[in-house]
Amino acid sequence: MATVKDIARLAGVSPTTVSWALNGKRVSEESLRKVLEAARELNYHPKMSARSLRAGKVFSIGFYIVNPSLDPRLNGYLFPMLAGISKVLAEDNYAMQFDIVTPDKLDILAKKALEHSVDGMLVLPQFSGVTERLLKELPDKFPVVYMQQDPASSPGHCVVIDQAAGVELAIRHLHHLGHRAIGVIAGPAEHVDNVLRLQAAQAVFRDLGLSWRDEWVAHGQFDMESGEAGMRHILQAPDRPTAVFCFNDYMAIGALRAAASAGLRVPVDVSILGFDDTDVAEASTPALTTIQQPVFQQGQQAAAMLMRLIKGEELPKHVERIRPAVIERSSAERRRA
Amino acid sequence: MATVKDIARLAGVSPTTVSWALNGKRVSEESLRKVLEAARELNYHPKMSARSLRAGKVFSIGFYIVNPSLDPRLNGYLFPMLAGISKVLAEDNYAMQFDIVTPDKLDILAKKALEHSVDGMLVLPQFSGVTERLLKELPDKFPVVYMQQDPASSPGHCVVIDQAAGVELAIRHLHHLGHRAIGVIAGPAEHVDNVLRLQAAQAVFRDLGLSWRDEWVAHGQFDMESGEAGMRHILQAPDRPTAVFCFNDYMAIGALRAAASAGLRVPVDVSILGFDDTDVAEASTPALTTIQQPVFQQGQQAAAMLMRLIKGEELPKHVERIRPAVIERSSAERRRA
DNA sequence: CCCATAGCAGAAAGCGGTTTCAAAAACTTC
DNA sequence: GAAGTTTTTGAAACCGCTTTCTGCTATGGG
Repeated sequence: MATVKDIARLAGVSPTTVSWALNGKRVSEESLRKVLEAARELNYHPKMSARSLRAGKVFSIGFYIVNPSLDPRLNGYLFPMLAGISKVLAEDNYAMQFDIVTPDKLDILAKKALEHSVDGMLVLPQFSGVTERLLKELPDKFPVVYMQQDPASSPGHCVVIDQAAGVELAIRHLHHLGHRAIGVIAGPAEHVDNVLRLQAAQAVFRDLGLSWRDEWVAHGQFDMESGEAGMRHILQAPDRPTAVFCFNDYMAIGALRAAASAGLRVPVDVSILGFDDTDVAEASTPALTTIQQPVFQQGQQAAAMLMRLIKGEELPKHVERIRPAVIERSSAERRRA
Repeated sequence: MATVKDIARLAGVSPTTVSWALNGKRVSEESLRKVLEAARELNYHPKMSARSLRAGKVFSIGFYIVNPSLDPRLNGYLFPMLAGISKVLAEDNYAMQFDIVTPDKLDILAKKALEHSVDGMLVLPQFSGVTERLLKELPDKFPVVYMQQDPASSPGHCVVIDQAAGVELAIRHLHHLGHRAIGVIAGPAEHVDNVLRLQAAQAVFRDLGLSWRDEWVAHGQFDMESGEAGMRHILQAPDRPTAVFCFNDYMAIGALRAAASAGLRVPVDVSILGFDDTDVAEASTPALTTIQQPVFQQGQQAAAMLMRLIKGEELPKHVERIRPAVIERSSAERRRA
């Protein structure tokens, strides 16, 4: 494999000149030509690790998902998020290192920072407490952008989808359609997004003067089974709600099933709203009206913020929120008289 | 940030001894204790780029997807595949670099190999011709494992889901259920998996003595819309098939819709089979009977093979095939008399 | 008691680039 | 044509770690 010395020898100049030439610094026409020619002839590409050592940076960032297992909830939005990140990094010729770590192995992330494996990282913490523990373990001043906000922690730099706005959009959409008796199927208590959604839902109920009734509220695990169970629970109430807002699409599909089993037509007898706008939302029957999280854009903005931090900009720690949107399909409609 | 010299000074030994101690080579009890203590005190972690430069390897592999755009087809299996890869790499403390590149930018991958950004790579080529072009551009002997086989190219090292086996499983399943008039909705012609599936389907039809009738065959783009259009086309035939095999789940959902629009009940009037077993298969109504691709396992095996290549094993270039499985749900049943 | 052997430690040489520093060359200016 | 200025160049240092090589000390055997 060709080194800078080989190029120097072939071009009849010094390694210094080779480096100058290849990095666009001032060299004579003559030298430039000879160096470029020699480099092309030997198919030369500077070795990353050597360049990194000298530069003190590795030209790559980490994108890490904290997850205890093979969690299919991520299927829906991982790819566009990765694509958004990748797109922004390409502008600076940065690479992305990806990994999935369990919540008990956060020291892996700390190690990656300490040994300078990456110049900065994006983190999807998922669970309460993760952000806080990371802030403690990671070296001070190490560039990190969190892609979910943990209400139980001081935030650091964040680029998140505005969960509260999404919830407000959803509930106001149902309210606008005339629904006043609204049920809720929430997600797992330890999930940061779920915590935010739950808080927001209660606030919006209060604002709109809707009553938050425990028999209309169920707690699931973000999967179809628990969504179905949750809906069954809600339908047992003596007077049932005319609409149910599920905190993700999988549970909404489950709810759809439970409604069908109970002989209820969706959306005629009961409206159902999802959250996330994953693939399943479009695939179900009826197709789900749901809240779309612009994760491609989130990936872009988070990566952009991280790159600014890496370049040394002193950004104040703040939470950058991206507004979700309502995607109207067929699972919700105006309340029948 | 602490270096090996700092540790040496603090422990009162030479850098050599520090390195020996930290890497488990023979040093005296005394030295070992002092070095470890000093390292802990300074929270020392050896710098990756320095270690890489000396070692001549970077302890990370690349996983690259060739894709022209934001292709949602990947949603379904990207995450488990990443998880499988990640799990195997963790055993060797290797990291994964991830990227999505367009087919016209394959030189990005060549560059990553030439500049030693990664020690090897896994590639999901997706389109015909990509494998061949990569084999030409990548340095000879550079460890690469392809995760899809391109019938138009000599394969290199491959770990793939056996597409032909999946197709055979699907069609024989329908045949076993009594179906003799079977339609097919194939995918885009330039997609390598689709090519293999199409060849296999024709072969199985021949073996089983089924007739391959053009009016029962449609070609879609792996998305719902084209699946729906394909099914409409097939239903126009004077005598319609009793079952339709779609080359992926999204198109199968589309087919479900077209059948419903035409007043046909699935699976009573017509059986529909998907391929991939993505999330949507379980979410649709009726839930799709489909072919499951064990992508988690594929990720593991591909990563394992790549690690063996990186460690210098001389593996013969061959195609390692993983058998898919039929997942029976509700969209296919025994043909009514 | 001396020599061979083994065990451990340190100096120094890389790995392959970039950057500093100083010298040489080219070019102005008077 | 000499002095001063700007370009261009090359030698050498450096990034931080590993590894070779050499030397020293302790141990055992003849």
